[in-house]
Amino acid sequence: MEVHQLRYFCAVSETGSFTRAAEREQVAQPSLSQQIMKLEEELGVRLFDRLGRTVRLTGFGQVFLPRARAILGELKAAKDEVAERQSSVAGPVSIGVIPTIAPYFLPLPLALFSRKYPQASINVAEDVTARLMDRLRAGQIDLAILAMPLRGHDVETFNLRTERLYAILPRAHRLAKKRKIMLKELRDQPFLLLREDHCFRDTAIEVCKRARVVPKVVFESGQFSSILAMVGAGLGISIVPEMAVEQRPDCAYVAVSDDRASRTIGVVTLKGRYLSRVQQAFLAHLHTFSQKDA
Amino acid sequence: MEVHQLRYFCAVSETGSFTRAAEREQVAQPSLSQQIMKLEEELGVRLFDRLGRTVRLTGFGQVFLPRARAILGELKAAKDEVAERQSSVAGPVSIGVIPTIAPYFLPLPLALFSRKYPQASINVAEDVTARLMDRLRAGQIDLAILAMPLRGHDVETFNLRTERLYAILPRAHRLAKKRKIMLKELRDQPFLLLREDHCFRDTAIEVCKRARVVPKVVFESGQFSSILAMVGAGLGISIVPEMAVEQRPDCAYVAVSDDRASRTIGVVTLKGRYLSRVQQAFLAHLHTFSQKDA
DNA sequence: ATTTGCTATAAGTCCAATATATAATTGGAC
DNA sequence: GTCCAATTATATATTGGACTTATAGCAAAT
Repeated sequence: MEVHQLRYFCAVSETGSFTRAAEREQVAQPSLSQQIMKLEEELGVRLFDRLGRTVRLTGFGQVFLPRARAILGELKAAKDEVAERQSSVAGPVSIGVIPTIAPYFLPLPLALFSRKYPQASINVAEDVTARLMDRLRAGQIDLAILAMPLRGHDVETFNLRTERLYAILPRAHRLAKKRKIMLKELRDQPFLLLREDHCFRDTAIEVCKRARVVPKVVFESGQFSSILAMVGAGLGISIVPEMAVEQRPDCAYVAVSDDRASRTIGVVTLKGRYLSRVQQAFLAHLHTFSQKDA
Repeated sequence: MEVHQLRYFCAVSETGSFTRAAEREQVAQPSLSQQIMKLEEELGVRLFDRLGRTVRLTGFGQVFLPRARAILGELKAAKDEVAERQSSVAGPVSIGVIPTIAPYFLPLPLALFSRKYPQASINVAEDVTARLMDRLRAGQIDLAILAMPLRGHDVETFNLRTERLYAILPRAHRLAKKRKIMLKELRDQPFLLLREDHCFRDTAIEVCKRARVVPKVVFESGQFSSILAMVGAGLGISIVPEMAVEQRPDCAYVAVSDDRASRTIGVVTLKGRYLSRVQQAFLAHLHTFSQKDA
């Protein structure tokens, strides 16, 4: 049973004539006759009574007609729904962001995008890099905003920006008044760092290592705000990226002046993954937030 | 958009692989790939993400899949419904019968048929010949039981039976005691006949004409029972077919012995009209009620 | 690096839908 | 009844599209 056979069948039913149906369907009349006969053969019944001048539906034809119409209608509806989703920037976008970026970077882009495309609905999953990558590969999220660089050949990335790092010290710390600081100056300080699965912990340890510093970790947490509070309480010091800097009465921030003491964040998508128009639009939107030095 | 493309699409969705889908659909894998691509081209979106080893539905694919499944299901349902109607002797049969046959002939065949095929539903339209023929040609009824012969090249007929005619006389009539009667003996009697659109009126007048009798009509009605009552009341005489003979205290029936003084009834169908299995079964059932002399 | 498993591409085959021409049938006009 | 116009069916040829086989390309596994 073929789609054009259903079309022809409906056309004959509606015009009451093979000839007129053929005209309407832009096909030669014999071809249409044959297709109808083929359909009748497959169904095993006659669909029309050929009564000389006029053609009329048989009982089977009457039963079959509404179903044929419904099927053609649903074919069109299926096509239309896809076209609708394609043409309008609407529908869901699922993104993943690591906790050390989410609260600092995301609010503005998210608000602007929602204002620009009210039909779009953005879903944010905050999690650590490893799990976000799993979800990306599983198709649960469409893109992720992570710290660069990223290993993996099955993904495509672009950078958003590179930030300086800042040392956080208790306001009363002897180094708290400096405008710049070298990591080696922090060699013997007690460190407060993020937990192991947070990639910024790795970043921090990496830059320390380059400065020949092995941090002595006295506290671990899943979020910067806890660490800041502890630093403020004098428990030790820490390192944060620029976007996490927030003025607190009990903490002082000093820019780390080591070469390459920075964090780069970027956007990851799965290579070969098809993105809908909203998803593409959101990706393009993120592009506008990338800075030259990134 | 073609049916096999939908089948292939569903197969890939369900197997998660072009290769396995091709095996399931009994087709070479490149062919299946091409058909999917063609479908994607027509829809203007990608339906699958080809991620090396695995294939996964895109958002559009997820939207399209249930619709594709529904369409395939409805195709099958449409086909099944027709097959169901074809294989079972069930469904509607519309027949037409003239009033001078309906109450006498029809009850038995109808009852037997309904007992044999409980699924069948028979609809009877009682009307005069001309209007029944219109309805037959309009496809509103499937067959008609009428008086033969019938002019018309667009119909097919077969005879059911031929009946003798009977004269009805008031019980007190001077001819009421005879066992046979010739029409010419009724020459001067007042006649009660059916109304003009009833074909048995024509039959009665025709046989009278052959006997050189021109009936003097004093009463006309649409049904025999009225005529019988009037005859019983002594208003005049009439002629009825054998099947309309019913014993009444006030009437006498005398067989008309003229040659060719008879009525033949038969079944009419529209030439070229397709009959469903029930309709054919009812036609065959009527055949079993035809008598040799018909 | 090599192999394995999968999809895409290329080239050629074959069937089925189509077109043209014509026959057969019917309905209406004369 | 015969002829003409209208309509569907049949015959034959053409063509387009789905199919096959073979192979390339590519990612993942070993």
